[in-house]
Amino acid sequence: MNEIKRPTIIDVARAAKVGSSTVSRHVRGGKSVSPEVARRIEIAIAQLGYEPNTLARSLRVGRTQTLGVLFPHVNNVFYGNAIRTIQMEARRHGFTVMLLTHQEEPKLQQEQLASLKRSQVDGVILVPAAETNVAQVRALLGTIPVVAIDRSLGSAVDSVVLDNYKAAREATEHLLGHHHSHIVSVTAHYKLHPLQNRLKGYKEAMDAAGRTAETIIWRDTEQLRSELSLALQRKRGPATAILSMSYSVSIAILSALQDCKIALNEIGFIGIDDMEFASFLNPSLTAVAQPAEQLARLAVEQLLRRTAGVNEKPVQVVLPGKMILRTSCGCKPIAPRRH
Amino acid sequence: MNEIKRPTIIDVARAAKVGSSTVSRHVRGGKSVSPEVARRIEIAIAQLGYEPNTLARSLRVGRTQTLGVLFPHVNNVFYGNAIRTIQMEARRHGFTVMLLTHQEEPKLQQEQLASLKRSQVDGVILVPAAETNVAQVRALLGTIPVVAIDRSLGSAVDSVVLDNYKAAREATEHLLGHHHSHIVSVTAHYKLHPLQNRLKGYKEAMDAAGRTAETIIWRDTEQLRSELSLALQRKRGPATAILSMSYSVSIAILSALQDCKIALNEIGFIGIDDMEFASFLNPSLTAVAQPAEQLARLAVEQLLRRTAGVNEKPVQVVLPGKMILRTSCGCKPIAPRRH
DNA sequence: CTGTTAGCGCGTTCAC
DNA sequence: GTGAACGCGCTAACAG
Repeated sequence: MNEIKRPTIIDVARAAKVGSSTVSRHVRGGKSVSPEVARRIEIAIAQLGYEPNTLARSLRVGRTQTLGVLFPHVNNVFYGNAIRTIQMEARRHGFTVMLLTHQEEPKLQQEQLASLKRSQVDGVILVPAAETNVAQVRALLGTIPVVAIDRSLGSAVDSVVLDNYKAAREATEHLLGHHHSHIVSVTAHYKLHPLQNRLKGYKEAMDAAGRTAETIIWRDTEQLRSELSLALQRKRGPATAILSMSYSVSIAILSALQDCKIALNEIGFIGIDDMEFASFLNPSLTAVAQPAEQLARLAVEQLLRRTAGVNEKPVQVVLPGKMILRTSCGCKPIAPRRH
Repeated sequence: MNEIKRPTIIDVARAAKVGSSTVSRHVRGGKSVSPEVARRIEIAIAQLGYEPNTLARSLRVGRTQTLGVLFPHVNNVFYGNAIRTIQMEARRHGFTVMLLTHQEEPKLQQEQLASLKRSQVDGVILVPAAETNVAQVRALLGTIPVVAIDRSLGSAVDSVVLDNYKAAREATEHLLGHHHSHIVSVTAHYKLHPLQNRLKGYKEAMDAAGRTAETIIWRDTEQLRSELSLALQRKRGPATAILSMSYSVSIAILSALQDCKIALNEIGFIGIDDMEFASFLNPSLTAVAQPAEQLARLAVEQLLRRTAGVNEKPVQVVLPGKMILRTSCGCKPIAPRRH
């Protein structure tokens, strides 16, 4: 019950009959301390159950050993995996992580960035919301280093992202290879760099194949449903396949298809971003998966480099996705139900 | 470019020609400061771009205004929503959140709890891993208040959980009501309180209906698949419906069913925990959803009460789930494919 | 109502 | 190799 007050470095010093600075030196690294003294300190620490006070240390040295992570939300596999990896990597390097979400709302994003600044995190890993102003981020964060993940923030900020163009281009070409000539792409209305690059990849693949590109921009449930059903069911040249540009778009599409009672097995489908349930649908959904762990690891590494004071010019890392072939693209026959 | 050093409260005091404690008083709440002085302080703050140093404040007052949140992971709707709500509620009360995950590993859980202790969070919201030792948690956390969410930690710790017994009982009864007499329940091997209570609800519902309960414990992919296919396909009294005891179990079941090519439309199914894609399957999956937001809100409230020093005896909050009727339970005809 | 002062616990010169 | 003393930025007593 002697927990009224946690022991300080001074208590340890007294117990070990040394000066507090000697304890300090010993605690934080095998600095030059005589073996005999080191032993006494260890004993004192164990007896008192001493633990250094992070707050005091941070205040003193001006660093918190904390990384801020600001994501839109945590509800998809990609983000979930990325977050897990970031935490593990950070831990490995002696950093803890402060995770926040901005729900795709610029206003909330601002507040959360301000909050990270107040918490004096040593660096920030950010998935910027749509229409994010780089200058504003910089202003909100002061001198705290940032690296963008998943969505680039322009050439002035380090970023680690998927090769969006290629992902979409390859997915499109794959669909074309399965004799889908009318492929409609569906994207979100957010002005997000990844989406734009994906769209470009899609369009250029269609162009190269001499097909006309067609894009539906998802604004709301109703509108998506009507445009989608029109595209798929019109008499003249109906689309036979869909390329979904992101996780949330895929969810919206599935929902819309369901509403208008269009079964998945009637059309081709590839989504960018894999989904945990992709294999449970019938047909199972082919998708381009993002290398979440790798992206996360590189982001942390780059951030720690900045944190350590490295001052190279902004780095733009671009990683290839991985197409996971299932049945919705036409690769394998759709699994028959049990007869 | 004058960002060499951020201004301190003393800089503000000087600029406003007042004492630093006056600035302090003003900054942190409409305490008694004369209007004239208040104005001068405001101006100084604006000019210098002063922001209080959280670290120094925390060191001084002994509180960090931070809540620790330790979840198994973030990859399911329930946890995702709970996390979002916790963050919002915490923010509303002026707290920030430090979110960590333990991946269901007791060892990692220990480390993360220790990490939260080191960070001196003012309180912890915990979804304990299986086999968690309450005494150990207490030891690791010292005097920091904890509230368990989703999974109870016994009567000595505040907790906010689903009415697991009732959820399972009602789901079972619902299935029975649709003339499923052979219902097999599937659960995980973890010794988790919620699972045990759910199992109890299931068993008692079966008993009451004069049916024999049958439970498959998921240990690994292979074993689940074989036991499940046996239960569903045996000649004598095959099971006609499945009650899944949790999100992760449902995922495993879906995967197993797929492997042995048993279509969902041949059996009845209800899962505890809703899944974001439940409505996309055919048949769509009936589920008992947890009131994530409500649970989260109550957890935060209770924790803040503890943080504020309230010393009532441990509270056990139990909230009812909500059954979301779709088609897999037999409620509505299974949507036909487009003809 | 306001200013002065003394720590919160630690890391860091700088003498010894 | 070691310890004394100072200060990181802030708040809480206390005196005015």
